Amino acid sequence: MAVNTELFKGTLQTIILKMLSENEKMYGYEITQRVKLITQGELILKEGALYPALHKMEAEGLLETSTEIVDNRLRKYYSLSKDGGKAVASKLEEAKAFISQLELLLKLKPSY
Amino acid sequence: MAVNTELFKGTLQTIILKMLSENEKMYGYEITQRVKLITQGELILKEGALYPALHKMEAEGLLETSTEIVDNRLRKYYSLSKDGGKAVASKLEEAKAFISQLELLLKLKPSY
DNA sequence: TTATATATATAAATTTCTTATGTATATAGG
DNA sequence: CCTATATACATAAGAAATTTATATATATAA
Repeated sequence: MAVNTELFKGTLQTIILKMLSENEKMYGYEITQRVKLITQGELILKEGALYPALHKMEAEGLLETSTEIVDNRLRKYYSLSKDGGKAVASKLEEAKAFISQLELLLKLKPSY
Repeated sequence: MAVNTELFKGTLQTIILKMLSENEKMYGYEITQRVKLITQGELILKEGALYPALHKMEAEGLLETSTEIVDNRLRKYYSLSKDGGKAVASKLEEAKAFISQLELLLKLKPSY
């Protein structure tokens, strides 16, 4: 993941969980396109990063899958499992705390 | 680095550069203590992460070193090289962009 | 027919970090 | 005196996440 930065390491699971909390189900390619769209092309989520992450999260019980054939091509849809749904909030809290601490360390926020 | 998160991967170099841009020179142990202080103990910068990072940055020409003996113990001070000084601003811009994009993806900021 | 988009997958290599260990001095407390 | 903790640096082994490269296959636009 990333164009020009190595900063996004560790954030991928959280991004996937958040997206799936807002969408009933999504397939891998769709997620890559959504990331591209939202970040206006700044961030390219590579397949080599995404698919192993999805597989791992499924193995961990955070995601569930269902396959469909659309236009004669396979689509593997992912959705949140019960555990995955429970994990969303805490992962987002962690991300918020992470951003706050990073802003503190880099003094990106004015401290009045 | 980190208590409870793997999120800080990739941010260490930027944190070091920023700290050294605000301090003429710092030594490794001092940096770990500063991080602990600023984040109120939330973040523990491990020696196993810090020292290799410092060595790498020195090898890359971003940092320069000088050693002193204080209280009969060795201190290896690091300071920004010319290249290191030039890298600070761009690394901070990258970090800002990273935070913005992450906030967009996780919808952490309200979008009016 | 050729390039691009759609769609998934995995192996090899790289990077970064954690965990563990090693060395050595100083100091506070019992 | 002895022991734990703090100060101070360093590195090796292993784990985890990502990049790069490759593979397969269909659809579509030029």
